[in-house]
Amino acid sequence: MTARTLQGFMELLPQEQIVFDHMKSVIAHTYEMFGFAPLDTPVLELADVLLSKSGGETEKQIYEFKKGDTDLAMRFDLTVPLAKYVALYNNDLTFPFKRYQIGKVYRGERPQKGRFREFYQCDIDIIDRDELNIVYDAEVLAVIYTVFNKLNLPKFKIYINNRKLLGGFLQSLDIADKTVEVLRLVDKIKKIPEEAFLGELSDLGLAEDKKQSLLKFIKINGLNDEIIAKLEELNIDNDSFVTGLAELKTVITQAQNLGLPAQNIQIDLSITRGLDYYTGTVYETFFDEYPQFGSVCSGGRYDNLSSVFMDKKFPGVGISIGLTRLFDQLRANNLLQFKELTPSKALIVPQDESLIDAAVKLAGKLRNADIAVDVMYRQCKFKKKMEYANKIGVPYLVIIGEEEAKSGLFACKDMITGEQKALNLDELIETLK
RNA sequence: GCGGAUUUAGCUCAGUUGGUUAGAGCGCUGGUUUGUGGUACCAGAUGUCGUGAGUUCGAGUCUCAUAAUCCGCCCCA
Repeated sequence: MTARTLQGFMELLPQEQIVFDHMKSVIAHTYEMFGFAPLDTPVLELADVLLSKSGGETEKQIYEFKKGDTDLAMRFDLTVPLAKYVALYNNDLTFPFKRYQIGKVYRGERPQKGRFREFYQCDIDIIDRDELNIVYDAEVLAVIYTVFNKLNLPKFKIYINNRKLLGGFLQSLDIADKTVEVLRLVDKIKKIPEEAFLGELSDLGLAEDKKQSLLKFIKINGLNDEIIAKLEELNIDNDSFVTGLAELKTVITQAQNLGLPAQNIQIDLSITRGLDYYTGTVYETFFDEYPQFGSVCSGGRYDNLSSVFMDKKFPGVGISIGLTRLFDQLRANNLLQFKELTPSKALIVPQDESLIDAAVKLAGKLRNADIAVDVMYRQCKFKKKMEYANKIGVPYLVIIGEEEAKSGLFACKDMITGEQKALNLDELIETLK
């Protein structure tokens, strides 16, 4: 039997896992800073529940199987489980309901660069009954900004748009019936040449003048305020457009009030998102110097979370960070530093068998003082012990030898500077704190 | 679902028009006098050359089949 891991499933070495987990905890902590409460739902659900909402693409990619007579499926994202959860517990939840969920999701698609069959999504959503204030859309922007800022990653930009704008614009052109197809095409504009884009619009049956006005519309650019001014100048008399513009304006204004730097937030009228359940604000996040990573955090506003499960209306806004992809791309581009192999602050090294007792006692005391320590019990040449300490990247070495046993002091060596001091217990705890 | 490529040591790869004991770097193990490392130097181990068949006196190298992996498209994080 040969040991191997399924394709599309990521496994990490300890020093990588430490960095991965660190990123995960920064994300979780940031989410909590904005008042989101944790939620965990099962990886497996009834197939009917998971497939209730979705179209053909999900059905093709979802892992589905039978156990006995029950049709089961593995969750494809965290949004459908959230919808189920809200439908199930809405009488016990307090709205606006803010939850975050960090968990693995499963998609049985062809693995490729940055595409996994099992990957972490880190979601936040704010759900309210009937109506959800638009300022939450700006808060979501602040969450995205704060997370990426704290993760200490390359320069990034959050691109924002409002689907009502393009929807209203298409209505004003009298081609609203083509909205879904046009949105999908607009979403691809950055990937395909302009002629191909126009060609595909022709295939949809759009007249020349309409194609040109659409192209002109999505190419409107400039600073956020300039774009808003240009949109206002268009003077389009359409309810959806007017609402969308007002919402976008509010989000931008509130983002400024929240203190988000202008250079990290950019209105882009060609951002539409492929998923058709978004109805208002949409977000995508890219690294300025690594556009090939794709969007590392996306989301948007939707009118109704749980329509398939219940009659009541629950509008919401949320985003998802694809942590597995993000980590994988950063690692592939050498943008992460892997140093420690251990969470320990110090490695205690008894010089020989007779000093193990002293080492065990010291380990106990240090751990009681809330200091993570490890002990090298394996007896070998001192040089080997040093090598081990080096490899696991532990910051301090505490040596227990005959001299130390006699004096009652501990030799504490800083592995980076090489500096070594004889310390008593209190001084040692102070140093390692 | 459609298309393209790759497969040689633990990892990354080299291997000339088929020719005898298949190589490098990194990593690994040991050593440079046995209480002081990360650098340097020395020595060493490791391969059914993805699998199966064929052509040939002879195949890592050519042909066919098959599998695995990777990369695009679609869709998405």
